[in-house]
Amino acid sequence: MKETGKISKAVIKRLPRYRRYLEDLMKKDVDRISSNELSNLIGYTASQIRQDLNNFGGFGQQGYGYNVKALHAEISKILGLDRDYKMIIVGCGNLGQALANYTHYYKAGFIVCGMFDINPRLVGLSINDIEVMDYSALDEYLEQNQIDIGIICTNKGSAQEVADKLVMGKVKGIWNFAAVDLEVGEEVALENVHLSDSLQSLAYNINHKED
Amino acid sequence: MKETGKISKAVIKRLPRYRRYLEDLMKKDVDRISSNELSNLIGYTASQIRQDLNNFGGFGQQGYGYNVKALHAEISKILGLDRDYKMIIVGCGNLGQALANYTHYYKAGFIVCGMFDINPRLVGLSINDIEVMDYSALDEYLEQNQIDIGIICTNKGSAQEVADKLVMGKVKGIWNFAAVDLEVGEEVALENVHLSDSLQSLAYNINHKED
DNA sequence: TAGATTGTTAATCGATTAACAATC
DNA sequence: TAGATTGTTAATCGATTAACAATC
Repeated sequence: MKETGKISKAVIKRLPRYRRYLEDLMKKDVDRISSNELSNLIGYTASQIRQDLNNFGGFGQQGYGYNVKALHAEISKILGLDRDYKMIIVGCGNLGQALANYTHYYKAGFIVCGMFDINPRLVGLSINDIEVMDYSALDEYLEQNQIDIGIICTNKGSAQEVADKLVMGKVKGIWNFAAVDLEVGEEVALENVHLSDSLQSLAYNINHKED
Repeated sequence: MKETGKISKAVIKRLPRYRRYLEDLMKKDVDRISSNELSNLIGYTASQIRQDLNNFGGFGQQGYGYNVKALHAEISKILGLDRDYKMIIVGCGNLGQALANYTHYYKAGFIVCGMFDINPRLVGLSINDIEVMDYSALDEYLEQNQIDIGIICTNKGSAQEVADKLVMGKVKGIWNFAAVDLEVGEEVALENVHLSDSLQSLAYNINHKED
């Protein structure tokens, strides 16, 4: 793999999509694909595909194209999908529980190790064999377990406090579903899923389709 | 409001965020704010804020800044939040149910009118007083009810078929949570929430923090 | 009026696309 | 070898930032 300079955020955001299409191709037993063919499938220009991939090294071969399996493996590795991630979920309402189930069934490599909530009616419950613990136990849990990713599914009022605890507890990344922009240290990766923002931009696009 | 030419996607994606910060300011009884002060809060440059807002018209006043309440109202209107949206959810697993609850409690204006699933164990269930209907009843339901937004929470294998039915049933927008890129006609707005892609780009960022 | 801050034009920056030489 | 297709450089396009005249 080429020495990675600074790869732009836009490129990174496209990698999972490349990987999905390569996975489909693998399932269809397609061995090789050219940037042009991939362009037709995925909707990016062939030029962009080649540019994107060459950020990480020359995975193709002139006159041949790309080996589907090899490229899939390379992208997986670039994304860091060749290792496991220990995760905890803070906030075990419907969304927290949905994510626990989702990752449990569909996301090998992303392992929910613990769940936390402040609501006594949820504490003690078991979701996919993970017991929901009391929120007050979070600090100690993080001290005793090396967690990679903290998932925040609380309301917006509590989210920053939770983020602070997670950062203190040395998580490497935060997956935030609360409708606030969190402050976290430079050393922690932050990925936001602002469902509300997403729905609002859909509303905009519904009302401006004829433009 | 100025005649809107073609507003870039990036601008639209920032509008909900502006709105959130303005809402916070309203709660704090702040009447006015300059692009510079807003820049400090929200993290966009003052220049970008002024450019963004001027896509839609001159909401500010020289020497004064922007009226918080008025700007909030304007952005709400631009996004189309001054009207209601009738929604249905297809796929009532954990995520579908979570979204039903989420929109029910937090998203006035986005009203879940119906829910559909293929699983007999879910059909008949009631979620926030919405009965889960059998998937086979979807076509007829769409014929008899004018639905604005279809939310797809099925597995990826079924998503395109559901999308086709929704488009046939004349929805205006689709909020897609399945891990596929859907084909929908030009006339239908499509907003994807690819949770899996999001998690993968978080993984990348975790592994490349020191770059 | 003087000061502040917008609206808007111009400059810069970065990302996408086009082109083509290198090479399998 | 001839044909195909990459890797990579150059050109274009679009988005962000800077600057400042207009004006409240």
